[in-house]
Amino acid sequence: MPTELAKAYDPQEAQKKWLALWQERGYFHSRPDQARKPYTIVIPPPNVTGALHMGHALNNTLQDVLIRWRRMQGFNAEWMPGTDHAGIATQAVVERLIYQQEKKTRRELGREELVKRIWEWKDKYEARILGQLRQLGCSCDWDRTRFTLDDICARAVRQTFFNMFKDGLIFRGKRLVNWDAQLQTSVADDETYTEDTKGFFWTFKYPVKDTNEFIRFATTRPETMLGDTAVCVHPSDERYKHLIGKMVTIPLVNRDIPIIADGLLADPSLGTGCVKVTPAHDPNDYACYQRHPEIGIINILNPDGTLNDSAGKYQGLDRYKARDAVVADMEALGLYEGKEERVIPLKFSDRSKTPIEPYLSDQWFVKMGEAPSAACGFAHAANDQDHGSSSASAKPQAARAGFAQMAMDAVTNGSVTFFPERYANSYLDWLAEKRDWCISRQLWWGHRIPVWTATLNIGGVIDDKYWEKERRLRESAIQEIDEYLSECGIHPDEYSRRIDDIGTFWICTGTVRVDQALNALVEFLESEVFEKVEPGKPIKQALRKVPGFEQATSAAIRVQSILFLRQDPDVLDTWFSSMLWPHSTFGWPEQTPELRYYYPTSVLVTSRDIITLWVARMVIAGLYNLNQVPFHHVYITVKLLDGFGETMSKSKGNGVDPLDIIDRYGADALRFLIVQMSSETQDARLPVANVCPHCDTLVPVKQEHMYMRTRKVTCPHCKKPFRPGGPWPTEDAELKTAKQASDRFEIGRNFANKIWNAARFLLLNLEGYSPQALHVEELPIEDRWILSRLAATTQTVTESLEGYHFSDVARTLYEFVWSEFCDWYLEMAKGRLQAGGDSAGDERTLNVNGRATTQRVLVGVLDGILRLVHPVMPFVAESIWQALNEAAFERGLPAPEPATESVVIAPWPEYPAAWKDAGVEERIGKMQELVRFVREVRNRYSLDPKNALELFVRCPETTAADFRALGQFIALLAGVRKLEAGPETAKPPQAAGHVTPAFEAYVSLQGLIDVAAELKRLDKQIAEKKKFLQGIEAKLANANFVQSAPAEVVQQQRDKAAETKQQIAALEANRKVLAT
RNA sequence: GGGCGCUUAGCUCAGUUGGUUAGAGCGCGUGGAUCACACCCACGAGGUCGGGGGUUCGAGUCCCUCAGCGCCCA
Repeated sequence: MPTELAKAYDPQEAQKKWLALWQERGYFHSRPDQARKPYTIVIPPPNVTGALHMGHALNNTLQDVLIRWRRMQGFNAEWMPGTDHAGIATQAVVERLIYQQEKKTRRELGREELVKRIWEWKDKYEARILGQLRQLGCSCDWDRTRFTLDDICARAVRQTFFNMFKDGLIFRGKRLVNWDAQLQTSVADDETYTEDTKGFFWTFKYPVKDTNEFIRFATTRPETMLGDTAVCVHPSDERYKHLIGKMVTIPLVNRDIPIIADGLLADPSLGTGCVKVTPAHDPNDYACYQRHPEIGIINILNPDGTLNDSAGKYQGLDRYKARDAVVADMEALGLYEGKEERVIPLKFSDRSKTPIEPYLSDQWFVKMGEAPSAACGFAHAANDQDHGSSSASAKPQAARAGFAQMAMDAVTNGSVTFFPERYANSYLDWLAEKRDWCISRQLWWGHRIPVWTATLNIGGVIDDKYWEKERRLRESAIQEIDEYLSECGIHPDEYSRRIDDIGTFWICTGTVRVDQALNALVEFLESEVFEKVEPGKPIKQALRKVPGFEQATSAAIRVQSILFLRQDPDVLDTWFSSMLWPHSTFGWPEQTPELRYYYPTSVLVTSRDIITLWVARMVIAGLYNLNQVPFHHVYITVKLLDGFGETMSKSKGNGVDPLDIIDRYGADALRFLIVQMSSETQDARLPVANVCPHCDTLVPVKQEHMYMRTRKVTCPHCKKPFRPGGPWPTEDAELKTAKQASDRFEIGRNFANKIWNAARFLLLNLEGYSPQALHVEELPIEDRWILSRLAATTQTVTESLEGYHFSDVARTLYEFVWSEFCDWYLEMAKGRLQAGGDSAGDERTLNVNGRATTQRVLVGVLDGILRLVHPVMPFVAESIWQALNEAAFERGLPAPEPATESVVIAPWPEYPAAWKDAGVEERIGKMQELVRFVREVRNRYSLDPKNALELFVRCPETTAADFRALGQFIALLAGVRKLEAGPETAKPPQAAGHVTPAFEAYVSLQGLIDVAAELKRLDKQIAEKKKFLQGIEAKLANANFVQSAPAEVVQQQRDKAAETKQQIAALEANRKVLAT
């Protein structure tokens, strides 16, 4: 029994139903299976700070399209889902929330409690985000869901860090970092933004010692004067040449600093040509210091932005208060020369929105440029014997090249390919700088750095014996740590030690067990020993007072007696765990079956702004840990912008929430539009509208609405006021706030409904359907035409997917389903469905023009459409697939087969290339042109649709035969009651005509025609044709053209000219008949 | 400052290696409750392809230049 579908597609119902079914059947779960080829994608893990936005929807839709398509192609498709802990972003959000609700800072709350609260937050938002991905239809392998901070990922992070530490690729360094004084952490360059800010340019002067001269300089940050270690001029600057080498005194701290020459720092054409040098608080000055290390470096800031004891009497003052004080004091000393207002590009922290301070601090870095020392190599990769022969050659190369180089090589040698390829440039350019990567973050939320620091605790003055003492202490410390850990049952391979030249001692812990042992040690000492330490006395003395100490044999106590041991409080940059994602999720460093089978992954789908931050680092980590790139392809998505070309964002109030769109238009609609917008350009615009909360009208968002600049908008339809969407902090009781949407999504909704209705029509006409193989060559022309189109469409869609041309996929499907299948083929099929002739089962009287054949072709084509559409619009495809399974379980082209129980696991279609038939397409094309002509005439003369017309076509006999064969369709589609076609067909006296290269057609308009209007139209057409002919003739008269252009192009033009002349003649003849 | 994009109909976008008279959807106009669909059907109007220069028999397409917009890196 045919299933009757509802009159319109209901996306909500479909989503609910099929999500549950797919999940229950486990279609998305994958297991390693050596008999099948894997196709693997790891999700770029969304971070747990918030909800899914359009960027996620876009990115994940495309991944789902690929995964669903490859699954249908028979690949063992694995889409690994998960979320990212997003260190600073998440901590900042939760800290802000706790402060709002409880007025407590993180320090008041304590590390443990804060981390606990963030985990609670994470659990909530992870569930929300994963749920939203499901709503979108993402066919992820949910059973494998990972989190960048879970135990599996943590193990990979620890192992990688440990290996890099051992290999000398991680080092401790003093660097200028972007310091966020509010959050008290360093932030990465990409976590800052620069904004033009109003400020001042102050001019001061210093007296030059042993002269009567002053040297003048300007600054935007007067307080940094306290940290100046030099004054710098250009070496060729005549004004100052005689002063180079002399000293000046900073009066406020009474410090003498030299005047130096540095051609890179000082620009003689700017201001006074002289600049102050503050190495610890300015990147350019720091670079200068590296060229002139003798000037020294002085840090004047505390982590909280107040001044430290290097600032003398300004100690403790906030940096901005100190700025005022410094200016005032310099003025009092007569050394202040004035200030001017100026717009300064100022760096802000993206997290706290406060100005960044360049700040000198100790951080951990990963070496990007240098290769690791030859001694260590990449030995730990050697246990990876399952990853092909490439490892043998990759290893020494990587070892020589260093991280940046090996990541560059992966792209230049083709192991990793970017789509679109131009994005390889950003990747290569960035890596070429080989800048070391600062991986420590002064945060509590993240992977704790697995390094313990021990500082020598000599407890005496530094005298001549100091170094000798230190040497001995160092040796014994190393020995005693080893002994203690050995007593705890820990193998020396589980940790790695390093000592720097000023006596700091590091232990990198390769396993959690080592941390536990060291923690136990510290805990014991804190409770049993440190309490008894008297201030100012060496710990060793205090230890003597601990009962039983003298007898204690524990090496632990001896170790701590000379060391102050503590774990580095910092955590790792989130990207350090993200870069391992393609292999940590499969269990590395364990050699799991999953890792062996799914790695390397097939493609990474991501956005261009993290090509450097993430993509490059994943390549590095993959090569380092496994000697294999993490993915073969990188597809960079477009960026969605609003209708004005601006980035969508919450703070602007121009964003669209994908869940609102799913509610309003359905997930299929959202997905279709996303696929359609995914072209090769770098961005795509989506005009956004406010949805009137009273009448549901879409009111376009204007720029003046953004950033909460407009509080009230009046709906042009219902005239009621509402508040446009925006980052409003509170609800407004009187003014409802609009949700946002975009009418663009109607395209997808309408398309889903169109497919639905085509299927509905078909199902209403399947009475008596019987599956049977079709012989294409026996089918009538309209069937061969739709099969030709189906074969071509399938090929185009497949090739477009292979090349990541998503937009072409959408366009090709839309065009085929709507214009070809629905507008033409279904209309033609209607007549045949009414006909009898070949009722089911009677093969001998089979009439290919009859109902049964038509049903088979229709069902077969629809079956193909559903498969092709499924990766893009899975819900509507599944809805119809299920209905079709009830009505026509055995179907398909050319021979029917039992259908799969779900379209999700249906094979991807592939049709014989021979079905593509240019001749058939051309012949149907002529019929379409003929039909369109009649329709146009009917419209032009406002003829009643019920008034059937008489049509005369003069054309070669072969064309005439086609038209006669298609006569019933022409009659139906054009509203024609009489059709005459042939080489000798006469023009009716009063007629509207249409002249094409293939035929001349006339619709008799006896008594209906407006002769004057028709003449005018003919004149216009003749003029157009003549102009066109002139163009061609000019071309052909050009000797250059005839000689240089390819012969076929010249011939083409000659044919064209002849045709056009003929057409003009026909039109003129027609005009003559009309005029008389 | 360096790099990468973009500029085609009112809007959002297609437009292959240069080769018929530059296309689609939305919007607009006209007509249409026809037994799949008004989330529809039919037809139409609408473009000197950002400006200028060049290469070529021929340029929306290639080159140069200018302008505007956007992104990335300094």
